[in-house]
Parts: sequence; structure tokens; C-alpha cells
Amino acid sequence: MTPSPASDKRQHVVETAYALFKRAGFHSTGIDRIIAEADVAKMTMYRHFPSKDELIVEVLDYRARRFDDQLDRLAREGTTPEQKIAKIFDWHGRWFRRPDFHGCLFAHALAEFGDPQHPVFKAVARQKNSLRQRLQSILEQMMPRGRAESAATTLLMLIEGATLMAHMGQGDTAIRDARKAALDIIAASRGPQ
Amino acid sequence: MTPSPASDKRQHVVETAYALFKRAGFHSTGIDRIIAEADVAKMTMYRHFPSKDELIVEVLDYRARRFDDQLDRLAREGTTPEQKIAKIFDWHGRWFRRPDFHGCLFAHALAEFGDPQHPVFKAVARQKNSLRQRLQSILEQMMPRGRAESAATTLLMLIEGATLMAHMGQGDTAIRDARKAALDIIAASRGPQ
DNA sequence: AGGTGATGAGACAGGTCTGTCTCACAGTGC
DNA sequence: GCACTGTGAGACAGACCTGTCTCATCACCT
Repeated sequence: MTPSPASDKRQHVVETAYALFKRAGFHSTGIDRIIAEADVAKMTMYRHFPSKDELIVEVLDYRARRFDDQLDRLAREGTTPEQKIAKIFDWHGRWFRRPDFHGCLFAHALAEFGDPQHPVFKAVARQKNSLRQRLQSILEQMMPRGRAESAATTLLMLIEGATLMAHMGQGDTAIRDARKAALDIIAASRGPQ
Repeated sequence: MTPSPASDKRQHVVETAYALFKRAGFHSTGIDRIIAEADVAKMTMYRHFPSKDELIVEVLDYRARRFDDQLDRLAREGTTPEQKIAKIFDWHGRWFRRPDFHGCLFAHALAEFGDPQHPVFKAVARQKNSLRQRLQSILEQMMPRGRAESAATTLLMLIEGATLMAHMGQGDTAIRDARKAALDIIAASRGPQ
């Protein structure tokens, strides 16, 4: 028994599935395709994940962790709250420009698993709420809690909308306008009552 | 031969497919399910639509037409440009509250058909660009074209983001904040340079 | 009445899907 | 040497998918 290589295999399956789901969607990507690309036996996959749905949840959670790590690193670079927000928008702008950008995996998961009771739906909600909470925490350094809550929701909507437009090939325009709008919103929220 | 009833059948298939796609997604909804729900023969469906993909495009175009009609009617009610914009946001707020709301069918289609060459992808792009153009036309009554272009993109992003949040059960908060942000953006765009 | 063309119902083909099962093999402790 | 345990490879089951085909039926026109 070698637990460490076993975990390596498991992680390898997750990352391979992630790449395939991102490109072709969840329902369109079959198990056979995943194990062929990952070069593992079918039983190996089913020993690690009881079903395809559980694998999807695992992929989403993995992606959410990586996303959080990247934004954590970014947050340490920014000094002022405005800078931190701006850096998050810039990060999205760079993401949109990547050749392997295919839209937001979480938004796609929401489209394919629309039932709120479904574990995949819940994984999506976790990620979006986490991003919303991150934005709110930053904004609370600039404005009272109530306003930060509204502003965080607005910024999240701008980001999600920009991601959708980027998927349609208008990422540059979208992120520029979203960034500018975000600063307007912050100014309006912290300025007059 | 009765051409009128035939068209009725065709339209009935489109509407039935629309309801099913909205609830369960595109890949998850089989042809068998559609014809059973619509109570037509399989050959009837394939005589009207050469393939499932073509049916999907037809459904999206049908939905886009209906959406445009509703916003046209709304636009005639509003008097000032601000009112017209506000009415569009209000319409979305009412949509989010409907019990049969399941998110944006076009966003879902984008998630399942991510290839820009695919006819379904193109149908989605048509609808989003149409909404963006509608917003821009209204905004151009208040501000120069360049600014109206940016503001229209921003408003579209707010609407798309709000729709995604509404799908996650936060429609009320989302539309309220989006509406407020939209007015802020408009004020900032028409005010100082 | 008889011919014609559109339609409904469902069998069918060929492929793909998820998930299970069997069997061979490799490493480990005794 | 030998039992034991975890793993790889792939056959298999059973369901579902899209799209085609056959055949009976029915309205309409002459």
C-alpha cells in the first residue's frame, strides 16, 4: 500500500477532469474520456470518487481553493483597500486574456446543475459567497458594514458580468468598464451619505 | 395538407422544449422527453427541425424575440431615458421573483456550448449584443456616444451578474444593488468628465 | 371512389453513458 | 514460500442518447 502515490493519482484525476470540464462542459465530458486522458484505470477513479457528481464537486472545490490562494497572495501585495480591489479586477483581466480561458467553471456548473439541492449547486454557491465575502471584508476597511455589503454585491455582479462578456470575446472592454464602474461605486459609497 | 396546424405543432414543440431546457438544461433534456411532453411524433419533430441543435437555436431565437417584445412594450411606457433604464431593471426584478425562474437560458446555453463557431453560441451572442445595443440607444439620449457605449456595457454586466445571483437565491438584494449602481454609473457618466 | 401527400406511432440501429465486476499482478509481513 | 492487500486493465450490464425507417392512417382533391 502506497498512500502517497495513491493521493497523487487522485489529484491527477482531479486536474485532468478540471481541464476537460472547462473545455467541454460537465455532461459532455464522459468518464471514459477522463480516465483515458488521465491514464488511470476506471476502477482507480471509482475507488477515489464514488460517482461522477462527487468528482465534479471535488474539481470545483479544488478550483475554488486555488482561486482563493491566488487572491490571498494578491491581497498581500496591495496596500490600500482600493489597490486590493483594483488588483482583483486586474487579475480577472489577465485571466480573460489567457488562451485557455473558457468562462467561469462555476457559472457553467450552475447552468448544468440548476437544482439548489444538488451538491454541485452548493459548491458553486460556496465559491461565489466566498468571493463576495472577500470583497466585503476589503470594503469594510473603507466604509460602514451596511454599505460594504451592498458594494460587495455590486462588485461581484460586475465581475460575473465581465466574465460572461469575456466568454463572448469582449473581455478587454468588459474588464476596463467594470474596473472603472467599481471605482465609481466605491467613491459613491464612501463619499456622501 | 393543413399548413396552419403544422405551424402550430412546430411552435408547440418550441415552447415545450423551452420549458424543459429551462428547467433541466440542454444536454440533460432528451428528444424523447421533449416529444413526450409535447405529445407529437418523433418524425414530426425531425421534419420541422433537422437536428436537436437546430431546435435549440430556434428555442433561443424564440425566447429572444419574446424578450425583445416585452422590453419594447416597456420602453413605450417610460418617458425619460432614466425611467426606461429603471424599468428594465424593475422588469428583471420581477422576473427573478417568478416561481419558474431558473436563471438566464442564454447564459446556460453559453455554458453548454462554449465553442464560438457553434450556432448555439452565436445565438447567445446575438441576444446579448441586442440587449447591449438597446441599453446603449437609451443612454445615447443622455450622454455622448463614447460614454454611452461604456455605460451600456457596465449596465449589461450588472444585469448579467444580478441574474446569476438571482439563480443562487439572492435576487432581491442583487436587483436592488444593481439598480442603485446603474443610477450611480449614469450619474457619473453624464456629469463631470 | 380512388389517388396523393402529410402525419402519427413506434421499432430499430448504432453509439455513448455511468457504474460494476472479474481477473491478473505487484508489493509486504511472516 | 505464502497469504494478504491494494491496484491496473478491460469486459460487461443496463440504460439512455440521436436520428432513421417502416407502416398505418387520415384529410383532401379530382
